[in-house]
Amino acid sequence: MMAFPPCHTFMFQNHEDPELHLANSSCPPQHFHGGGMPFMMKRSLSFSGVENNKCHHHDQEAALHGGGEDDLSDDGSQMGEKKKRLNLEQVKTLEKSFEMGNKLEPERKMQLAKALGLQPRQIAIWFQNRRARWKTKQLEKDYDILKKKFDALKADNDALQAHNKKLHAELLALKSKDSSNEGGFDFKKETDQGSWSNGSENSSDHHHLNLEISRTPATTSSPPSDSPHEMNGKNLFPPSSSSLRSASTTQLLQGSSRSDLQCLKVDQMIQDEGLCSMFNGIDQEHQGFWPWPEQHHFH
DNA sequence: GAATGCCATTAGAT
DNA sequence: ATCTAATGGCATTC
Repeated sequence: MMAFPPCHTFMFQNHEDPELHLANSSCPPQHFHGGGMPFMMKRSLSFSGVENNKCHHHDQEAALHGGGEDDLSDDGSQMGEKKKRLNLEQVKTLEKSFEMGNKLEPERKMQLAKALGLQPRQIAIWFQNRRARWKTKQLEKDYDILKKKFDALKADNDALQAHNKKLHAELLALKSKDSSNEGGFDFKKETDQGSWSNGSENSSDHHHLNLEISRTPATTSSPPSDSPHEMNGKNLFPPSSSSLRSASTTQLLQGSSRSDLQCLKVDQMIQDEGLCSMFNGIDQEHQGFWPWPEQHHFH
């Protein structure tokens, strides 16, 4: 459990916080939530206090802990008009707490509320919004990574198709040549040269792309330049591109350089599912959305 | 049914 | 324009 800053009272929250005055220099401290109900949203509530009690399902506790406060400022105007941002210290503490666990237990909520001079409701809201922010950021990251992987895979696929086409043309040429010479067809020759079938032994010819490569597990994390995984110096199957199916998304996104993922069978993956379904599978694997386990702790 | 979470959205602050 | 505190609706859990 972390050490919380010295407690303020609800009634006098932040009055002694220099940063608050800095951040809210245009607003007198007594207007900073007034230590009572959070400001009222214009659109949703009146200030009668009647609606206040049920403005949201979370608000019972706000009514409990701060509900006794006046909703009107000194001059009787609606003091809830101004929305106050949390000061630096409050945010820091909340961030720290969030790192310890993104879900807010009632006890922690109360502690934070007391320590920071905020309503428990505000703490809950902050955590909720923080979780949403985290998720958005994470999704952006995931998207970027997946897009890169997809682009790489697509480039590989294009290269393979081009080469396949080329080999096909070669084969046809040989076929026609053979048939015109002998009237027959040498199947052995076809097998040896048209390596898109199952012939994986003729690896001595590095100019030919061995399409069996993905059925042959790579044993090193960084294939040498004469590896069958490469064509014209280009790595056909970068480590990250082959890990999409078997690895969880977290693994996929975090451990793209793991050598043990390199031996996954991309060709089978593509044949079996196609890229679309490959990415569709992510949702199921993304069930545990948060990177931290059950308690949702970062560390 | 109360508590809480997520989501979409609003609206004030910067 | 962006960030973020806050609302309201709906879903889930106990």
